[in-house]
Amino acid sequence: MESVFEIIAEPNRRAILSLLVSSEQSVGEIERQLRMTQPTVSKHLRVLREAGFVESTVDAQRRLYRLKPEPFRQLDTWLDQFRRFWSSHIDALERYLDRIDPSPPTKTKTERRSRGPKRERNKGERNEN
Amino acid sequence: MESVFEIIAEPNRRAILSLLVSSEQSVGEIERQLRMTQPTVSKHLRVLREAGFVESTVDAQRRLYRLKPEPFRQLDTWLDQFRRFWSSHIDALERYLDRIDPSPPTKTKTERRSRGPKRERNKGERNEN
DNA sequence: CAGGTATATGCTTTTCAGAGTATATACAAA
DNA sequence: TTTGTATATACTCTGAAAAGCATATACCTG
Repeated sequence: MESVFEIIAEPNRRAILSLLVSSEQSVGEIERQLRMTQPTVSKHLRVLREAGFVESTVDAQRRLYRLKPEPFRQLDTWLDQFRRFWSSHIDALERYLDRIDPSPPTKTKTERRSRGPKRERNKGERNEN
Repeated sequence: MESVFEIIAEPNRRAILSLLVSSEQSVGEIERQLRMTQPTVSKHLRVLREAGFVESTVDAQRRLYRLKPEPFRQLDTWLDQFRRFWSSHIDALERYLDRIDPSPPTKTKTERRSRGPKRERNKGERNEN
């Protein structure tokens, strides 16, 4: 297990990451909020740390864990190649702008469609399983 | 295995997805390009199809597979909560613009920052069939 | 029809990640 | 020191996923 993808495949690890978005947390705090056993938390934190998702500092007996950015960038970079499939570039730009400044949408609502790959009219068209 | 995260945790599946970015492909074409055995390809395609990453149409004896956008959107949405950790929003916008049109950077350098994810706008969306 | 091609699926084996339990280590407080 | 707290780690067990191999299914061509 080494790829960032495998790291975030585990639900508990994703929960931990989401929890750390708000602020750094100790193992015990994570343990209580997510209701996992202490060894389980520590193990997942180890995996996350070795993968570069988190780092920790010592505070007496506790360890405070916080997020690190690199792996998230990697994920985003991987996603780049697919972006044109879930919305046109313009759409993505709009979504992006909404994210940074949610103001009344510009009426750039021009019907946009069939932007994807133009495959030839399917013949059998049976999707089936 | 049901979450989109588990689906893309498998390297061969990611390879298939990347391959389908260029255009739809038949099982045999994927098999040859990625040098995997045919059953392996079919099995991974099944997983990808059931998870909504791809869809297929019939062309005589072959099946043509192509990407579907939804799961990628989900991944992107999940990443949203972490975006503020790997770059400022402005940086992200610049990177985005470079991606769609790598021309001399506009000096849109207005400082904008710490403006948490808002989003959750496009719901009906649904471009592409 | 027979034979060839393309793909899906069933079965088996192997590997490995995750959880549980117990224990080790480190620090703190009395 | 002794005791309590916080965290890490070792060991074992279990389940599930991936691959290989064989085979079934579907369609095409002669």
